[in-house]
Amino acid sequence: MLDGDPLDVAPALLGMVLVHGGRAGRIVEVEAYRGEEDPASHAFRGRTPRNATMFGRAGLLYVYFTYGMHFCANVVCGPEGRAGAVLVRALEPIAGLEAMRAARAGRRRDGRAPADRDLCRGPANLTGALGIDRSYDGWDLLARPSLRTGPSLRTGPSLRTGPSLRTGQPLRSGAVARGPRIGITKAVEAPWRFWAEGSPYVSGAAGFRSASRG
DNA sequence: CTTTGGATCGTCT
DNA sequence: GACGATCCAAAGG
Repeated sequence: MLDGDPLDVAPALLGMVLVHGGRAGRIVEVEAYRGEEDPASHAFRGRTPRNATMFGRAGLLYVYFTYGMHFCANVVCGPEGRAGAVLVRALEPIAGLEAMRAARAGRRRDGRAPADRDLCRGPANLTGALGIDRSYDGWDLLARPSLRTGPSLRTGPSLRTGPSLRTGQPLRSGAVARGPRIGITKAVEAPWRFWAEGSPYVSGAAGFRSASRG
């Protein structure tokens, strides 16, 4: 399932559910990063301490820190030894909304939570809402039970709960939209971003931010 | 509504 | 020493 080309895995992740800390969201927007073949990928120049998780087995969580203050979460794709990952860019919140609001509110100047539609809209916003940070880099999203050892690569084993991925209602292929990735400066033309057509929880121009409907 | 600039620091050159 | 797989708020139309 996840053990394939990120370009194939990305649309298949739409509709799956990311769970952590009593909070959960349905994946509605993703981007594929194809490792050493992809100039926009962290792994384009080969393995480094930061991107080591991208070379791990399919189903691991790759979390990186950026812009001095944000974390972004990726699902690693197989095969092991080959870098590849799918960046999760937006979720439709489905559980633990109150905890999400509190987490998001704490990081804003006015201390107020954003609208529910914006809770998990954007790659750094969704990690903030769910409470996912770099201490979960290398975590196994598929292992059961939810209590397990990890993360393995950076901080050493510890016993605690962590993020997991659950199957959800898959999207009809006709309901999947596709276009260029966001926020990159290399390979800007590759249409490797996928999202749930019409979803108000999607970031970027395809979202309904401007067309603000109730 | 759109545009612009500041925040803030790990990572790689 | 430069630059992000970003977000937010203030300023401008």
